[in-house]
Amino acid sequence: MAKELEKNYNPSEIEGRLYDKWVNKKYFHAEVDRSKKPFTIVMPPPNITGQLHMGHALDNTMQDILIRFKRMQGYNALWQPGTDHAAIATEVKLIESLREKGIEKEDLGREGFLEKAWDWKAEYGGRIINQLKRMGSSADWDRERFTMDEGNNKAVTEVFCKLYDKGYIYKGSRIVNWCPVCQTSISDAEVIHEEQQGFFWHINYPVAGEEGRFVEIATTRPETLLGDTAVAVNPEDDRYKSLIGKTVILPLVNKEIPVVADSYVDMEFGTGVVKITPAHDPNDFEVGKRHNLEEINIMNDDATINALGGKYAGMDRYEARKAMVEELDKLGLLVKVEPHTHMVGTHDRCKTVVEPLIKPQWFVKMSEMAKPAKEAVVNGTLKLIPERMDKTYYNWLDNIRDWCISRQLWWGHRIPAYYCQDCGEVIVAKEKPCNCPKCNCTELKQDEDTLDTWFSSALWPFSTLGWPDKTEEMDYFFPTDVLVTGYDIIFFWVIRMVFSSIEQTGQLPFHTVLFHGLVRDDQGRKMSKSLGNGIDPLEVIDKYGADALRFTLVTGNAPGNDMRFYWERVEASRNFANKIWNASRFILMNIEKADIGEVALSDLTIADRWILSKMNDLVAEVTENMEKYELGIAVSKLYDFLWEEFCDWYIEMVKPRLWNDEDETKAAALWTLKTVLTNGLKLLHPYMPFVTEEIFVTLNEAANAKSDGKVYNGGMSDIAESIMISAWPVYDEAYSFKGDEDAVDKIKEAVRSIRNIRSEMNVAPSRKATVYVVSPKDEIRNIFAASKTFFAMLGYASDVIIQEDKTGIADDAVSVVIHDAAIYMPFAELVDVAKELERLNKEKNRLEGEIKRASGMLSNPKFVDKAPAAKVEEEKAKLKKYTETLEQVKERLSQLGA
RNA sequence: GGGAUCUUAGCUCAGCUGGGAGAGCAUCUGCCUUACAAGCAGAGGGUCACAGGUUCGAGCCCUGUAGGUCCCACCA
Repeated sequence: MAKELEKNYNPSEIEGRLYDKWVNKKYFHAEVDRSKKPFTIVMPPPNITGQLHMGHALDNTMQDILIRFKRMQGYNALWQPGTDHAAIATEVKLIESLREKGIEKEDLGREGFLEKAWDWKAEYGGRIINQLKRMGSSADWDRERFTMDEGNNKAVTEVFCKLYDKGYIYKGSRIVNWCPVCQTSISDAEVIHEEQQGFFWHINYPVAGEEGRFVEIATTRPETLLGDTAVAVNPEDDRYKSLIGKTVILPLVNKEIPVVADSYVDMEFGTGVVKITPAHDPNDFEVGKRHNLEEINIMNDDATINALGGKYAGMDRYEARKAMVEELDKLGLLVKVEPHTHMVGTHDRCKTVVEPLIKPQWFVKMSEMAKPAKEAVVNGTLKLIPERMDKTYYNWLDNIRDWCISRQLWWGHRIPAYYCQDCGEVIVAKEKPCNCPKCNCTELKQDEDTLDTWFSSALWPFSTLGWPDKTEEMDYFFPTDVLVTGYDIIFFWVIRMVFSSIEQTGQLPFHTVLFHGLVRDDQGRKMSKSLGNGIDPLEVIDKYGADALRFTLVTGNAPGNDMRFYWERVEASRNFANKIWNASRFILMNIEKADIGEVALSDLTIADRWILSKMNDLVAEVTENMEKYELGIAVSKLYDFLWEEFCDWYIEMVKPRLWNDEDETKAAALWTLKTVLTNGLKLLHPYMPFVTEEIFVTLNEAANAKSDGKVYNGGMSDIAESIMISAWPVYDEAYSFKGDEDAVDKIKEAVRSIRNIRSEMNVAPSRKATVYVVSPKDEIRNIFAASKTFFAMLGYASDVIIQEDKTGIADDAVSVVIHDAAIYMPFAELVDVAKELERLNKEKNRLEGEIKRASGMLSNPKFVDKAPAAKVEEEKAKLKKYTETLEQVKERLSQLGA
């Protein structure tokens, strides 16, 4: 005896139980199995400090859909999960939390701090994983990895050493983006350019030896004046040609600096004279190199002015700015101050304005590795979805600069470089050497810096599979298949994985990247902590269930587009789950009460063949859409089919057969219900894993005892202990019944017309009447006569009479004309001839319009010549149908005396 | 400055390679019909931003215009 389903679907009771079952049964686990084809997705590792947000929810839902789909298709599906140490994010958070306890990072020392970091990881690292599990994610948790676990450390060191040996990693003193708050260098990708309101300060620099002569410069950062080592003009600029080669007096510092000529200077902008501060501006740095200018760093790491700043030493950069501007004003050198909006680089983590500084840092040379990475997309071996991402990808690679990978942080992979304390030799090696190969000294110190967190993430698709060791997993599951991620990390992560994988393994890390957009709030704003507008996915799950959340996130949205989150949409998704639940309840209740036994194709009715045929097409379409990663399109087709065709039409049609034990087609109806439901559940399972599993198991328990267990496609058994390991349905030509589809369409058309008219005429549902179907054509009458379907749809019909002509039907009966048939309902006292005429005339006008359109097209020789033959035929058929229907309408009009 | 993208029903969005405008929500009208009121049946509502062009045919392709969003970029 199968258990009964509750009246409403209650996800909270079910989800945990089913998830535990799946985990215990090891359904998520994949082992190398050369008899099966692998399908692999590597999960973008969430930060250990992170909490599940809508972005994760969307990302993981899409991956889970794909992995469940492929698993059911018979692939050996591996979804490789793990977490990211998130160097800077974790370190900053940890520092904050320590500070609350009055502890500074330095108090603990490197070892002590790292200990705390690992404690932190132990405490929070599991949290996000547990949250992902609540989404229903079927990742192989047995294979969970961490970017700083032993294997990943090995991969990182391996790659660093190889790139160093090849000359692709080098250390250099260059101008880098420095975050004064986080106290570390950051990469270009981590700098966000924000428009800010600032000022343009115009300052006069006196020309040396020419009393009363000045050059006017304009700057947005007057405090950097302390580090000026030249002023520059454009060599073509007639205004300033006479200055070139002279010197000017740097105000406040009273130092002579040269006037140099450099084409970098834009004559049109500002005053046409630029102060050059090589140590604090990337452009000036380049100019400085060209003219051999001194680089004077005037700032400390926290962006206060250093000892070189004289009386400004110790001031914060903005304090100094203010003080210096005041001083210049006093000296009469401040010409004017203009408001000026400009772009300012800020750190993406803390929003602090980045200070360009010259620092010795480690870089990855990008010019060579960028080439094959670009080529992969150009030649189509790497496919980006949506395609428009290609341009973004090219643009980044075409303009790529060397990647600054060293960070002045403790939490991360320490750079495997060692410095000889004696001779200064740099040794890069996997293991700390015992002595210096140059001077044999044993005093070797490891570089203090750690690596950019993305350096290890870049290796994730292969490091998680055991690389650099030659593992079975690497050989079998790699390259992975598809990467699912947000477009916001294409530069940080996607591109770096691509070039790293090509360089290290000689293969692409995946063949497809499926991008999704951002989940925004209901006003289209980014969800953020500071706005407090974030919606917690766990709250949504608690209220409506994981299936509803998943469904909401992938419905009605095109790849790569942002979407807005509405509670109403979740509710609609929950309603859909409930709809499926209740349809299943209905079917189960009926299966409980009867035997299905053996059902042959010949036992099926028109309605059965119709829904099976529709189902069959749906299988093909949904599968194709999913293969093309069109998840939203696939699921909306499923939704429409299950709700409208299956629930609203088929189930309603079939009810009288189920309620009548004498009906010889009852078993066929039950078999069809079970079959369509089972296949529908399977198609829906990747999207709504929980509700489909619960029903599937219950249904199988019931149906097992009641039927032969055959399902339509290829006789494959649908009796399985879990839907997630059952077989994905396949299209089967034997279940294509186009003729029956047409027949049912005819019935639906008639039913809709009758309902429409009754509603229009305000006929109370309780009011029964005889319905006459009149058609001169045998096959049409047969369609209506042969199936009780038609009856079923008309609970309010006291009788249905099908006949060849109008005999015995009152002239003034309410009527509706459909192609090839007319339907009459005698409602003597309700009939309003004027209204009836109005309706018929409206219909006549509509048909005449259609005929005009179709005949217009067909009489155009260019259309007939150039349009595809099928299209022309289609129009001809329509024209015929409309013309015939119009005749019927006209006839009816004349009956009414019009 | 370069690039991408959007503009479709009151709202939020679909609309795949060009072949008679769709969904959800909202609104209006009836229904507690023995799976579901988290439901059923019906209805209203759109010059597909604007202007040209290509085509037998354009929401879809091309050009331009207007407005919005986003990304990239070293104009001090």
